[in-house]
Amino acid sequence: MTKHARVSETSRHGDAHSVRMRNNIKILSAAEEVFAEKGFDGATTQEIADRAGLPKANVHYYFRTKKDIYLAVMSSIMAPWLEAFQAISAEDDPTEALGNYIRRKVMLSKERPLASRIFANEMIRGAPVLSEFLNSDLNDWVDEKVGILRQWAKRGKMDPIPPHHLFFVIWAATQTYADFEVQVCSILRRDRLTSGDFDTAADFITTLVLKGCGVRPSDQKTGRRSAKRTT
Amino acid sequence: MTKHARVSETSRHGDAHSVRMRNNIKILSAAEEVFAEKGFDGATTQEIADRAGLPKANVHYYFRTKKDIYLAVMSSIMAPWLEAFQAISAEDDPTEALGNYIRRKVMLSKERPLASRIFANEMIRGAPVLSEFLNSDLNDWVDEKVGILRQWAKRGKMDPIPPHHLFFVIWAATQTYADFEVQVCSILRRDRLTSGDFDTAADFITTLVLKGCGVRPSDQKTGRRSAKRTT
DNA sequence: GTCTATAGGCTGATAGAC
DNA sequence: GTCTATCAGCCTATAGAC
Repeated sequence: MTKHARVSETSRHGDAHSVRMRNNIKILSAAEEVFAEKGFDGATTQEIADRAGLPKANVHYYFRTKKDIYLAVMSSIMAPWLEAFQAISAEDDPTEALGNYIRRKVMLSKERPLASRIFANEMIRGAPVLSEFLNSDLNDWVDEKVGILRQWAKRGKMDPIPPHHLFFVIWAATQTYADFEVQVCSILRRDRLTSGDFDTAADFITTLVLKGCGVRPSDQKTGRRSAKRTT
Repeated sequence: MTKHARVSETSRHGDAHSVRMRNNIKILSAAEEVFAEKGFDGATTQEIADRAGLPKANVHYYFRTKKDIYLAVMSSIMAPWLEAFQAISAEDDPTEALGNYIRRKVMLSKERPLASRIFANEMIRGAPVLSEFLNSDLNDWVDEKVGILRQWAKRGKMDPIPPHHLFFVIWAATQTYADFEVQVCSILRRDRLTSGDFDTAADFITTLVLKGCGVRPSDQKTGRRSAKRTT
């Protein structure tokens, strides 16, 4: 009884070192790879199990269905994007706020390309699992940021552009370096993209957006090194 | 004998009205839908056959394997994009050439969104069938257009931006209206995108690129109506 | 919690009558 | 050219021994 009590104490599900937690992580990161490479239908629980180093039945012990795995992966994906997006504030200088946002989005394409591809796949397929999220939370958050762009325009800090479309373009331009990496690599003659490539991308997209939207350059120090043109 | 000769005359494979030709078209346009919605792995020959109004075995009579159907669909997809891309000429005024290219790309997202989604899926999966094309023909064609951008910059017609990346951004920004249509519709509160939405997109992306790259406005008549701001 | 064995269903593709 | 019937294989998911 004493022993049983101790064991159940140190292996509770929330424990960061429980077997359950470790296997959960193994399965989810294997699943992220497979879903990114093959899409939902192309992915098999067998391959997820193999990459996680577990028997298939064990995977189904932790996640009853393939869709459950997919849902868990999906919810882990959005957080960093939303965080970067939420950081845009009305009090910010537009140059800083947009520049930082674009740079952060490009770096997420560098650091978590699989996440970007899974999301892209989900959108292309018509958002079968994310449509509710799109129509509720995301809409509200975008509305708020659209309001900020309109304020900036009204105060003469930038041109009165169509604000939703600015986000569409920023999202597309930054995520293309993850989603279409093969194409980008092929055209730049790279085996894989370098840090310099991502810097060039971030600097160029920032220039395009700031100049293109007529954003007044701020006086304050930026702390941002200038572009190292790499092509 | 006479009859047989006549029949074989009017039903040759190249004949635009032969049964073979009609069924080929039925299968390929059904396949375009299914591949766009489900991806290569998610698509089934059964569903392609159903939407084409043919028994599955009949589909396999025209195309031996699913991959054969996919290849046929894929090759029909790229032509309009490449045509628009090839139209960019060194003699053109950059304002005209880039503006026309962007507008054409946006209109292709409107008119052939399925094609865009199939291509996006192919890229996300690492271009299993298109990688050879990417590394040969496309690379050469892009190189040529990159040269044109460099010439324009050297002649002071635009800023010296990283030319490859300008194409990456234009491709991403224009294609997002097809690939991520669900997201765009959700945020714009539309059931489907209107002609006005596509006009706004084309005008905005054009402004962003032309202003952002410091393209000198041309003096010549443009024949292009100005943006009807819709959002 | 782990894992072998297997159920039950769907898939791509073909055989062969018409 | 058309289409029914069918095969071999793989898939998700579970049963049940350990």
